[in-house]
Amino acid sequence: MYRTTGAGNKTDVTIKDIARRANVSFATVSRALNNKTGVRETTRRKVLQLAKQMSYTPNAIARGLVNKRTQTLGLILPDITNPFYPEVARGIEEGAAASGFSIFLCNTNWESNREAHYLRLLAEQRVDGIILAPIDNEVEALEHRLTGTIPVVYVSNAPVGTQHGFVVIDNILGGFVATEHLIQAGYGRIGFVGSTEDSLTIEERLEGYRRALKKYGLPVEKKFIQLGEFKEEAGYKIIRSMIAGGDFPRAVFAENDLLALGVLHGVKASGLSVPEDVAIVGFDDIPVASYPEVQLTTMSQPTYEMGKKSVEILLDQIQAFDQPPSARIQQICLEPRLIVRRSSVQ
Amino acid sequence: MYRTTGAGNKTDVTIKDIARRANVSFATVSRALNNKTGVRETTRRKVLQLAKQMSYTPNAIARGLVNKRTQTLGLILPDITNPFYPEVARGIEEGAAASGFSIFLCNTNWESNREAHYLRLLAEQRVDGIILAPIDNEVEALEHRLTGTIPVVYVSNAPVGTQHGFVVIDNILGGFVATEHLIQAGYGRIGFVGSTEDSLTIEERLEGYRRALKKYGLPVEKKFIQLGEFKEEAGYKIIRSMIAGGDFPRAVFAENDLLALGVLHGVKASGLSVPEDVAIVGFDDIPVASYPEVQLTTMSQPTYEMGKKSVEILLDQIQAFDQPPSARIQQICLEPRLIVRRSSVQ
DNA sequence: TTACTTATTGTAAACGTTTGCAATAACAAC
DNA sequence: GTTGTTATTGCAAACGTTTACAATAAGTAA
Repeated sequence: MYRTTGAGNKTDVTIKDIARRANVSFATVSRALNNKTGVRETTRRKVLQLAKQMSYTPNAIARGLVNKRTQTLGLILPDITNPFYPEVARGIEEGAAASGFSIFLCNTNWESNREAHYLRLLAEQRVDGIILAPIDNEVEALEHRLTGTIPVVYVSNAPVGTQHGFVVIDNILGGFVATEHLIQAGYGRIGFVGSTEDSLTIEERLEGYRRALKKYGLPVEKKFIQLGEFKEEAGYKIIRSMIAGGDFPRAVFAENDLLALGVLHGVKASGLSVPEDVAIVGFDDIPVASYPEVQLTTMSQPTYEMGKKSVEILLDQIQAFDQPPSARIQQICLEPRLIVRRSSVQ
Repeated sequence: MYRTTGAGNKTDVTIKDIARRANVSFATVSRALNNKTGVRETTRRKVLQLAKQMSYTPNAIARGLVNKRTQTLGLILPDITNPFYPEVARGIEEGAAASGFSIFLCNTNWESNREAHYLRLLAEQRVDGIILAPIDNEVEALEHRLTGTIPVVYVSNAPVGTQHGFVVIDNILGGFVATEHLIQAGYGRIGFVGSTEDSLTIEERLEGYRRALKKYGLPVEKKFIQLGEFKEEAGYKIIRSMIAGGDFPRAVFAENDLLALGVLHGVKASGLSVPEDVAIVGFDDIPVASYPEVQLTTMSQPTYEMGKKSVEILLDQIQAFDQPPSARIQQICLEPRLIVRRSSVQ
């Protein structure tokens, strides 16, 4: 209706075009459009109407250049197809939208160089802040890539010793609780299955696992700690080969639900059953975990809230960026919650 | 390491700062950094080194202002927590990244006004193109929101009669094939379960369903066509209430896998079994569908490829935008593929 | 040398905004 | 009719780039 038919080289309406039509300077137009004071009411109305009529669309680029604020945030995630992350992303997106920020979503696919690439890209785009679910755990390697000019908040997990804000899960506790649950349910030989991709998280959950075993005087058997490469696939392969080998754990704590599902499938494919032969506990509580057919015991994370909280923290920092020298930076560690389902109770 | 410790007001290094240090004009610096011809090799090297030393980060905002190209694309999705979309998003993201474009991800949450909001926002951000998985099916209502200056490509589904490019699935065919499969498997009374949120898609899949019934001389029973509000929940409630009512279909074609899963759970929760009492076919082939515990028959869509193809088309259009008056606009319709699993075979 | 060509550099305008400051207009008080 | 005050408005610089054009430097051939 307001579109000119036929494509091509239409040039955008600018503030100056409006000024010309309204017989005022473009400074006045700017003020009128931004509800600044010092514009006569009749003028403002004229400008506003004209703007609508000419279907004016403010140019955020130009605006960003002078304001040095783009009202955009960057979000870097390792794997958008892992159901855990979209949930976090949604929290972030909604939190951001509520404050008038939009999100650049970047998917690293668990590749460090892509993470580095996106970090650079976001810096070039001059986003006002970055939310990062990092792949690596070395503060040094990770943070020398940061510009220092852009506030950063980690979500889901953070490199130890970082000075930046974060919202993470207590993975050690999670690993501990999950393992303890299996122990208390009567399982003796408990294995751990993890993914090397997720090196950061894995260390901590594994640590929790070790502590639980230690506390209950159980041995930490190296052969039962297995790391694979790809999510479900890995869990599947690992458990199958252990079962095939004859020497397999009677319970498995998997580093995440996707892996746990792989293990679950592997157990069944081997002709055994869950939890009778092998009990399983996962981590994340992704939607599938609660399906009647699946019923996976798992450590639940408040994903959506994590996302929301992380924007909150980030926006705080952005606010504070031009005022006090070094503002208070929030670092939040949430506790995961054990959700017992059929995969771990006889 | 290269970071100054302690936060605050660090101002970005610009091309002019480099020029000053290199004792050249900033035009020369610009040329050097962009590998333009007409810069002495020694000068270029000096500039490049200085840029690195001073950790210069090009300002994409400023660049975008003069180039009138931002190297960014907008992606509008209805529901990022539905596993179908992240897969599409990944295809898009990777396709875009390969050509040096980054993505603004927007999640509408099935709300039309959010869709409108994001359309405006992306226009303001001056993205070079938009990929849209629309909620509504009315071309008019939808397209008068478009600026006409920004190329748009629909993905997943498109309003009928649009002039824009698209990559969609033949939903009518899909609905037909799914239903026909149930008929040929011997099921007589076949129901349809859909979500009102997804009004665009639903019409078409329902139409395919109707055509299949008609072709085989089966009656279209209104009471067996049920639409609900929320994904899994809806499927669950609908089937349960039908079963409770005593009069229920012996097979169900659900508009998408999430709904199908709801139906599946509902059937089981009612004490019946799948497929013995009620057979089920879904749509999308989301990862869960193939889980051993689930084994849902469904219509598979080449999600990742759809995403990839849609960027391709979009980039084509962007290329063509400043050349011929109205470039060839590609409209692609892919065929879904039936994947038979346990939920529909005795 | 000198003039001519070419490679390298600098100047300045432009992109579309925001905003401090100066200029004007409007109005009230005297 | 002056003057003072205040509400509107315009001017111009700035944000950090790119790029056409002009200017200079460096070679080359005579």
